Amino acid sequence: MLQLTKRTEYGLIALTHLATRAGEVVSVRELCEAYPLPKRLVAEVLKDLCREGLVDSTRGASGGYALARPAAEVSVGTVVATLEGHPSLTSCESLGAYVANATRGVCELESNCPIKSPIHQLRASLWSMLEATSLADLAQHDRAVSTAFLSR
Amino acid sequence: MLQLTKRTEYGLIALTHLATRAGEVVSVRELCEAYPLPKRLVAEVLKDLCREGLVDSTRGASGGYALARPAAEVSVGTVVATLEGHPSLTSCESLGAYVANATRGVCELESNCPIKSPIHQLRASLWSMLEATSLADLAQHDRAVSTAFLSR
DNA sequence: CGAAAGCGCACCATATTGGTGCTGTATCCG
DNA sequence: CGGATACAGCACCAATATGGTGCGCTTTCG
Repeated sequence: MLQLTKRTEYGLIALTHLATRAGEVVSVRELCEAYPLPKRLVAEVLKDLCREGLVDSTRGASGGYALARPAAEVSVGTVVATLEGHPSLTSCESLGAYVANATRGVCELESNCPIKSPIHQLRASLWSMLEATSLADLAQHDRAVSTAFLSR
Repeated sequence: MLQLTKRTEYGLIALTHLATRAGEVVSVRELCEAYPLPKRLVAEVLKDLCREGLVDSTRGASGGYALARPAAEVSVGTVVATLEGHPSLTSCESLGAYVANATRGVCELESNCPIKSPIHQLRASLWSMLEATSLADLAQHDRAVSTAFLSR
């Protein structure tokens, strides 16, 4: 499906919340009191984000997480890529682009795939939209976001 | 995952092929000889597209499918929506936008969901990209597609 | 008539997703 | 010191989505 996973959704919500408290250490408990999210899963996601260096963790009582970088420097695309890999719309995209010339795993349709090129364009556009939106944008959610892409 | 399903992928390939043979009736067999696709599944997808009025079917020997409308008038968005529903990135999006005020099924985060608005923007942008790309665009796959969206 | 091709409906194996259990370790505070 | 709080790691599970198949029926061409 053309949809973000819950993990990604929770991750974005958590990171956005962290963005509103830059510098502070926020516990998973606080996050789950602010929004009705499954605590354990959110913790799991934060752990992943920590491993990937997007957040810093502090252990022990009064511990928690904090953004590792300024909110404006973390794009939604980075978060998505971290939590569910690069968006690649079609399978030949992912195989073609990332496995490249490996004997196994190359898109069987290869050069005669009739939709490869335009779909690639769409994917690139989607990706650049995600890249162009930062956590800071999400944080001030009344602001118009990526309006450039809406102007047609 | 932020990815189209195989069904959608096959559907786009099939429709694009049909676009190159406007007016003619093309059998599933021909499609699967042109590209290495699982025949039965492609047939299943074409059936769905037929029910939704995107293609016309002709039964009997020398039967097959043909585009019901000019390729330029069928957007990728329409195909995606037909085969896997509207792209809605987040679950609160889909619940919020389509179930609206129903007692059950409303996004629990509702108004305090911190990422709703910007994600909605992204979704709208994605959607308009899909809408702006037609089967005719896919058919002539060397053409630049939706470059407007790449200009940032 | 018989082969080709679509129609309908059900069914299945696997992968992904969303979520939980449990144990361990670090840190704060009284 | 000792408990309470909170992250770390690992494994596991149920539900759902996905990709794909079986099979018999109907329609049409030659």
